Amino acid sequence: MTDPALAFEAHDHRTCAGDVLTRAEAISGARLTPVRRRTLEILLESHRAMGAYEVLEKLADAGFGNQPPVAYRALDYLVDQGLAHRIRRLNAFAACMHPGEAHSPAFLICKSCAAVAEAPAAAIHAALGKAAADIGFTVERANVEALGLCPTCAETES
Amino acid sequence: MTDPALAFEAHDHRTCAGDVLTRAEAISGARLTPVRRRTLEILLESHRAMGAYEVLEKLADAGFGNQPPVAYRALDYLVDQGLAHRIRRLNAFAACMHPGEAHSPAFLICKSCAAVAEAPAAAIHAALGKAAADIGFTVERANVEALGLCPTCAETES
DNA sequence: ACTTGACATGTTATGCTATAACATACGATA
DNA sequence: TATCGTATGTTATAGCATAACATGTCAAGT
Ligand SMILES: [Zn+2]
Ligand SMILES: [Zn+2]
Ligand SMILES: [Zn+2]
Ligand SMILES: [Zn+2]
Repeated sequence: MTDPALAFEAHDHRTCAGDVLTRAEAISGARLTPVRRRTLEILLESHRAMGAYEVLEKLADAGFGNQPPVAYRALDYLVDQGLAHRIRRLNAFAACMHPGEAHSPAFLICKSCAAVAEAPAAAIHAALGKAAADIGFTVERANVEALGLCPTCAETES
Repeated sequence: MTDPALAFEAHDHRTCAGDVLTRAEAISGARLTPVRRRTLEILLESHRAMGAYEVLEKLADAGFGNQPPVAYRALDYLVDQGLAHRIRRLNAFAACMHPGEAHSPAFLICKSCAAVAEAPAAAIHAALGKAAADIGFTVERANVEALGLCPTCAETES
């Protein structure tokens, strides 16, 4: 399990990204085709979330199609497989930093440096499930996205 | 305080909506201008969330401008004042059902009837704040949106 | 070998969501 | 009455997402 805080710290991102990619290959196998793999690599270039059109541009640079469906299909696939997450607040996508582990994380988005981390959300989902159950509502999927300041930027800004 | 579950039940919605509108007027005072007031009324017509363009259409019907900024400005104002909420998952807006009370609710969205309820989220935010603090992250604003089945629809579907 | 069907990719075209920038009006204040 | 802040209207454009159709590939079934 990768340390969630890593997203906000200086670290050996080559290893970090390579590691995730290796796990992704193990999960998705042959169906991680060239476009999809490249898309994941693009997301893995940083700990930021990236818009579909930004991804598309980089895909085109790599010789793939340059029409929106190319990017959206690859991104949708990655999201379906749990290899990427969609950040609705940003209309953007981020690579999942611990694929394979069942999780529906809470996203922590730094408003200053735009980095996105996945915080463990078991307790949050428990609280949400309980609040919903009190009303008779059954939760199927939930997204939790928080905007704020990461530790690194909090130091800098003070 | 209005019962959150009301959104999913048959109820006297005229009273329900009128009540909210009265409270909204008390909060916003003179600045709740005709367009803004009408916008809130439109949102209050149901417990669903409504897209900006759907609102715009109804505003135009009521004799207001029919260009997007008219709707977006009114909606943004209502959101700023805590009289409406933005549901990012739906790219839509819903009237706040208990304005004035400080809250950042969790939204429960029924995937069957599209009704939206605001569940009390104090415990959820506490859990989120704690998960974030563990990483050194300071939460400023958060949105929690759950998709699932409301009690009424759960009965029907079974 | 031939056919079929599932899947992946590419392309065209369009629809939906949101905002920038400029123009006009009006009441409050000095 | 000059000025400022606020509200509304309008034009134009930017940004996000998908429908629908065409093509290519591979593996299963005959
Ligand atoms: Zn993840
Ligand atoms: Zn930061
Ligand atoms: Zn009601
Ligand atoms: Zn329902």
